[in-house]
Amino acid sequence: MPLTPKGAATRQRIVEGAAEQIREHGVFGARLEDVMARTATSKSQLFHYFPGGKDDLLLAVARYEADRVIEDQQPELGALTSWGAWWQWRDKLLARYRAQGANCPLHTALAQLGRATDAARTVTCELLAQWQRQLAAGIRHLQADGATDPRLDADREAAALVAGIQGGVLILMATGTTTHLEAALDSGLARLRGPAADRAGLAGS
Amino acid sequence: MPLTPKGAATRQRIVEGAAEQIREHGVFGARLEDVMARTATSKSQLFHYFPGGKDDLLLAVARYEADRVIEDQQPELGALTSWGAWWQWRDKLLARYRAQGANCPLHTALAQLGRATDAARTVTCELLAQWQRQLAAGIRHLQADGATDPRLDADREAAALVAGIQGGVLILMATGTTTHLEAALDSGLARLRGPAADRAGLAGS
DNA sequence: CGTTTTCTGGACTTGCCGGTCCATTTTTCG
DNA sequence: CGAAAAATGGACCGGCAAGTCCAGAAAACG
Repeated sequence: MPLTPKGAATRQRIVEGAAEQIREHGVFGARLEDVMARTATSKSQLFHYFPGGKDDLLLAVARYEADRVIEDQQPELGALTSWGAWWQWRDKLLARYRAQGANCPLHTALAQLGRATDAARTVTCELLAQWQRQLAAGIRHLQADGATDPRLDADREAAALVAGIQGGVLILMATGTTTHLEAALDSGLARLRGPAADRAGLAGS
Repeated sequence: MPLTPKGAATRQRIVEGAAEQIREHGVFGARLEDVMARTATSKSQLFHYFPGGKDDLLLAVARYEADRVIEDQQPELGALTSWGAWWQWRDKLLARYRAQGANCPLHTALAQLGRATDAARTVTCELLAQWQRQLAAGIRHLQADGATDPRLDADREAAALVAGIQGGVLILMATGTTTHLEAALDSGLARLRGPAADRAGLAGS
């Protein structure tokens, strides 16, 4: 199915509109009608671009959001080559979630498990894996520089970090406070940094 | 509204049945009909015991599950007075989630945000707070025994632990593997334990 | 033992929302 | 310019599941 520029634009508009809708009202409160209204499209367009119906659209949104999560952390996440970079990444991540508040794209995908199951699950896993991979790379970099304990299992520590972040965001969604996310990040980084000294306040961004 | 023993039993049966249904099929895949079939009750009974309808029932389930989450970690969680107790708690928690796999009662509540919003949010927050409180108490105990760095902020570390656990469970739900949950727990405990030595394999339960 | 309250059964209503269909307009391209 | 393909509009259908209602069975209670 060839897509004319116009078509591609519409499709994109739909995905973005749906993403917004979901961010604001959750996956459950995302009726096709709302998306239609928000994006000024008709039902036939939705089904034209997403023949698989709602699941299809949701999957596209999941992919879209998954990409954004990673992108929003760049370039820091991709170049965790010094402690400075790590702090900057930490601050950026925190700022991002603090700003957006009650939403986690991961949940967009996650909440779908059981519908577009396999596909959504794949997207989620891929996102997590990519995230973890980049963190692990950063840890290895620190190790190579002798900036952290070389005996640490980089992958495992990265996994722990990712878990902490996810949990922090989850709790942010539930409670509206970023304390847990902060705690998870700071505690995780402190562990990497070693027993030396914890980072008391939050230094320069 | 006084409840006869029979009535109370029925009500309880409904809550438990609904909880099961949700565990197996998610909050979305939990139709009242399913609950009725599973608990051998009729629709009028549902609305008799939960006048507020589905939201009301869901809230009751959230409360029920929240209690279980804490209870299932006892007595260890309530008496984290030694490293041994901490490891046992770790193993118990891991076993619990490994067994139940694709479910997190917290999500039961969480997914409702936007429906029975305030009430569900309260339940969730209370659960988190309680969890964190008990962990913090355990950390303070370690500090009192000189078993861990007294400079650590117990509340903050407890918050980080809770976040790691939540994220680990979340990822368990998405991927089916417990690696992240394990990593979060082990990394968190290792941090408490100090730079001394990480716990390589998983020692005695 | 009879009345009152609680409990139970299940038919019925209602509204929502995903999905289908076809007619119409707009774009592409030889 | 004209046919084919793509894009759009919106009426319509159908089913599902929440919620309502009333009638009848079973307890409670004096």
